[in-house]
Amino acid sequence: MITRSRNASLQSPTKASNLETHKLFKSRLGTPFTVDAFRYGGVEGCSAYFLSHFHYDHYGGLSKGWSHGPIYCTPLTARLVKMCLSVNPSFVYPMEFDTEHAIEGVKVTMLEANHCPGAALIHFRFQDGRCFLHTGDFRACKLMQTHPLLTNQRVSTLYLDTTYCNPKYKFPPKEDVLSFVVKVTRTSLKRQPKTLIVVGAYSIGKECVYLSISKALGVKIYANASRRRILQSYDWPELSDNLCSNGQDSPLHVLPISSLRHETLKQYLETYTPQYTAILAFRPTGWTYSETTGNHLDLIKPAIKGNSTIYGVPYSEHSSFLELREFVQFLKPDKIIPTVNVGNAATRDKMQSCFRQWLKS
DNA sequence: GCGATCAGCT
DNA sequence: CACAGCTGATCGC
Repeated sequence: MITRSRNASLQSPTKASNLETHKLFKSRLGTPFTVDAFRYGGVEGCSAYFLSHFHYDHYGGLSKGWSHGPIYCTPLTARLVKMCLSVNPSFVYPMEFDTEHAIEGVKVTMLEANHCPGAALIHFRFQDGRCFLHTGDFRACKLMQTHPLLTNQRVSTLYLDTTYCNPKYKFPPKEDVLSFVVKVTRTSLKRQPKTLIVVGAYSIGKECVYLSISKALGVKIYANASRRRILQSYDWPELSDNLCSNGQDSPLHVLPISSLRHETLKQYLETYTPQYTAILAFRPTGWTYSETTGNHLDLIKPAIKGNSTIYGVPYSEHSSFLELREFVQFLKPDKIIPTVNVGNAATRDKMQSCFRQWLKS
């Protein structure tokens, strides 16, 4: 099995041969599968391409002219692939969650990854009985430990999202961060009722941050047309029923995370004068970690410049170090292949010794 | 002229 | 750092 690496150097043509360092798995039928490996054009001999979720660093290389082979993904990811990338629908094969599909003699199942909408863990059971689990990107949680496919049979190889595989990465449960965001919003509005609330987001992911504020305040969510088109494709009524298409109609706006800078926000605020006179923005990311704030949300200090306030909040859609450890100790795989932070040999070694420590019996 | 990709950046 | 992109330049049709 080939798995994509997030190492930027892999994108460089001069280092494309790094592809060879990845494991190429052949089933009994001699058919290699790949996961999130679209940026190499077609992979020689590959007959099934899997896509774990719809983020650029995973689907990169997929575009209108794709004809290298069938793409298997969840129904939501399939809609986005067709809608946003104009991939020929005849190449796209949606697979419902928790439903086993036989693909060239291999039984494949998509499991909820607790990452962005449509994201899947991909479980492969080969004809010789061996199981592989590819996590794509995921945030490990207790519910995963109850899934029949993960409790009843051993996993021989785990392809693991190791984004935060370092003890320094700590962050609270998502729910705690959502409560904090709602609390800060309420306090700000009490002090300054004419505050425009902004949540930063990439294309997909972090929806619960603005949905929580929307519910708590009873206000709609404003997003521009291109984002609304994507959000409306989710089949998530709670979300789509609360969108609005005019910025004046709600004090809650979703903006690209790249626009969460004081200068940009103040400009944005000016387009809503005199309706709003201050702006409060949340930047949700797992990188908002620190020894002190890791478990103490109330210690988070916003960046304030005049009437613009920006809170970095540790809302993560990847596993923390401790969540990763718990998942691996639960699964007890024979072998672990990290898929993130693999560009550096020292980091790779560190992760492997970490895994050995975790699985020491 | 346009979509796709790349280097550089955050 | 790099979450998951974005911007502007360049390439290929």
